[in-house]
Amino acid sequence: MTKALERREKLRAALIQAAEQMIAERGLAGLKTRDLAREIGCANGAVYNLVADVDELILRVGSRTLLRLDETLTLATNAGEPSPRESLVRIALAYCDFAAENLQLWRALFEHRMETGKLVPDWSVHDQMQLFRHIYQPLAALFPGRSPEELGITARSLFSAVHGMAALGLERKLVAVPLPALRKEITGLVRAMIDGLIAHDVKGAAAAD
Amino acid sequence: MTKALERREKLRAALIQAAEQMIAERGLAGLKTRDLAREIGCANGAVYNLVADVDELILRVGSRTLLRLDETLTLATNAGEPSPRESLVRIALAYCDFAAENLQLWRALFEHRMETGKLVPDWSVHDQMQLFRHIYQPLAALFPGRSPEELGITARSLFSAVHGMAALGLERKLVAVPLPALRKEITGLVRAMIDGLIAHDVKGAAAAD
DNA sequence: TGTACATCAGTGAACGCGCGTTCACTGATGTAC
DNA sequence: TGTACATCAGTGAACGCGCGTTCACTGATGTAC
Repeated sequence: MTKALERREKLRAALIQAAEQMIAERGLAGLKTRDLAREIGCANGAVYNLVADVDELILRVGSRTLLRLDETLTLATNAGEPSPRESLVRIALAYCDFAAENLQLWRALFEHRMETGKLVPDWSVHDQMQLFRHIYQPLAALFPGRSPEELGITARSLFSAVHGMAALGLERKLVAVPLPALRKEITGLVRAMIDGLIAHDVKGAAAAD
Repeated sequence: MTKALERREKLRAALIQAAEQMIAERGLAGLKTRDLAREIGCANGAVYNLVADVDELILRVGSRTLLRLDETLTLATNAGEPSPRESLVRIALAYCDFAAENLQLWRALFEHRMETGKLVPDWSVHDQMQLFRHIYQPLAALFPGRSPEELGITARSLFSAVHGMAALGLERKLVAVPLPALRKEITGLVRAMIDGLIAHDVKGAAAAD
């Protein structure tokens, strides 16, 4: 039985990997069970022995994408002991670069919506939360006076703002920007945002005295 | 023949309005030609006398949404002669409010992607460009030293950042925020961004001396 | 080791549904004389 | 005003395609004795 289970796990891994590649090449809408089955060399119906349904498959691929993104962000801040301010800039740029290099997989993270009533499993939510860690740490160093809740909110805002720039910048719609220009804009805006936030903190502290 | 044309135009208007309502209620994916036909009281096939295909219908609805958004933003800056800085805050908040109140229609603007090869018609692109006008004007007042191109880029970045905050904030995913909290975050971040940008300009000018 | 039996991964045809678009046809409206 | 004809909006059944999921069946693998 062990051998059978092993085989099953291998096939399962192959399925998820094939799904990842398919989304990367053709986008979320290009993912088809029949193509996946052909790709991993099994029948159409066998897919449902490996995975409950397509939703689960998409979440598994999403989880892998988030994991790789996490690694990328970790690498970005580890090189050369940057200041917290520069850390945040690097994280933003690393995020932008990751999005550009994994465009379809990255889009899939946000495009996919569960059918109403079915909710996202815990392990998927957990993966998502991990990402904010990267932003939280430098922010905490920059704003020692802020509470964890405040820092969480700021982290979320910063993330959303950078995400928006990357999302619209990499789209071929409304605005389309060459990557180097986009990186420059993000750098400038992140610095401006941080400096602006620091200035407000100082002013707030002075007013409180 | 005039009477027939009139009737046709009325039906056409009804079709577009029905499509708008349907997207608002059920989202872009909930738009079906059969339901639309029933709604406006004609046969399924008649829809194609009024409109080339569903893509055109979606773009027409999008155009109306952009128009209403444009009006909202105009109203936001006209009340009470705000400073350029506060104008930008008001625009950002008005954008956020509009998105919250027209969630599905607003989403449809960004979700819809033309099938490859078919390109967005001019009138649609034009509608999109008009929006940047609102951001451009206050920015030009704040940064008199910048060229139109630079201002355009800054406008685009500001827009993208605020859009990102609204998009992720109004999503039920990754981050979900009550509207008042979202408005507060946007206000704070827009002010910080602007102040940061001004500070950089001053520093840049000083360095250039 | 050998035999009978149980389990369950794997099969692929078929189900079921949805939906944009087309098309041969109709009938009302308008025109020409 | 009346008649024959043309036009074209409107009809709704049918086409064509796509695709997730199910299910009765098979055959290989493993277990019990």
